[in-house]
Amino acid sequence: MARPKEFDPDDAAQEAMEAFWERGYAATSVNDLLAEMGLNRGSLYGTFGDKKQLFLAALDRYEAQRGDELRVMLERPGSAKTALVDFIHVAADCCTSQEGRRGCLAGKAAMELAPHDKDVANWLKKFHRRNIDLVARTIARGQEQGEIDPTLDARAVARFLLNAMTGLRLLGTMSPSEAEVQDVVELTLKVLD
Amino acid sequence: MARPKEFDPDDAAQEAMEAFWERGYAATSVNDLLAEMGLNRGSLYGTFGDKKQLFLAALDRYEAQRGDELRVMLERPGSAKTALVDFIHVAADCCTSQEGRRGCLAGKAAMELAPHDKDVANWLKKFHRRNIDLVARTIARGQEQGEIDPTLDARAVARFLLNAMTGLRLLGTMSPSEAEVQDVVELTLKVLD
DNA sequence: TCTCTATTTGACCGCTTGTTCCAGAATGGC
DNA sequence: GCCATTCTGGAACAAGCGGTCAAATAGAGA
Repeated sequence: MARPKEFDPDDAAQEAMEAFWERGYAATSVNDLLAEMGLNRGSLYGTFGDKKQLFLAALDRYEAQRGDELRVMLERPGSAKTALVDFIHVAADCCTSQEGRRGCLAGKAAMELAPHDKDVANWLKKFHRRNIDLVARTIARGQEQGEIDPTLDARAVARFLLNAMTGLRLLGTMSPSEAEVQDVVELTLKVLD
Repeated sequence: MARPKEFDPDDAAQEAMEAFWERGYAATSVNDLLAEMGLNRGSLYGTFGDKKQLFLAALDRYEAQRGDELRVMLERPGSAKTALVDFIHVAADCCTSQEGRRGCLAGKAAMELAPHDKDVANWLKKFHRRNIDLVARTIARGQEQGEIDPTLDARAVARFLLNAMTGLRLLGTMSPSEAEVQDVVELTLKVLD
């Protein structure tokens, strides 16, 4: 061993994630990142490689946090259907909040980078698949519990719900009225009846 | 009058739109634009002002074209419901095509710029509202024709459908399977039954 | 044909970009 | 206490950025 780092790489990645989330990839300069992460060039490049790798690290952190939130919400004991309904409502609430205006980091990455960056595209596919799996599992649980129509294809419903949620996240960047969001939510949740 | 322009500003704006659509705002440099528009700096700045104004001009062109497509599709004589179904299917087909991978210019603008740029945010609100109006009118027509449940709120359904379409456009950037897209489409269209 | 005016052309500006590099500082193992 | 190793802080880099400007150019109206 030699001299230890003076900063926590996880905290630094967290700050990087916030910065990218706020402004997107291209519009966030390395100088911006240095300022918000509170470290200097040598440390950043020594720890994370370059801007692109740092972005991928930020995406991983995003997935970890979103994944935790989702799992806590969807895999809690009790009614699976209620969990799903709450899940959509949380997304909707976020949508009308000030915080929701920055949208979804993964969605931003999809729009900005996926068409031209294989690494980001692959990351997104994994991210998307995991989310679908998690929601589909919850739907299947709801079907076993007899709360959700058992003739539905759980995976298809998961795709449908997450698609609507993606739309909501984008809608959020346009500071929509609560009424508008509620319209979308109500019709979306009809699929579970 | 004096010396006339050697290029067609509409054509130039069209090329700018394609360039921004392909790569986004920040990642498209003025040099890129000059190359694809086939003109030199003086002409660009003299005609469009600066990069931001050119982007807004590109957005206007996008709206004009999308709007025309939508109107042709939705306001054609005959079944309004069929028109809506076709409308969603066209979006879905685009989603799995090579072209669909670049997503939606308005969606990209929303993710990349809306949270920090009032001009873009305002433009998006108008764009969104016009689309909602158009789809809602078509739904109302379907209700008059007795094809769509008249107890539904036409505006709410329009919001729901466009939300799903937004999601599809983003899904398209992840080169999804046709099966996945079809799952989403089928469940989305259930609302019209 | 001459003049007037807008367009074209490309050099040029200061600034920012992402990245590299290195001297000096700090640490843990011996 | 020394050495090997790592981290720190900042200078330096070439390339690219968005934007300006003045001279050359060419068409329309007289």
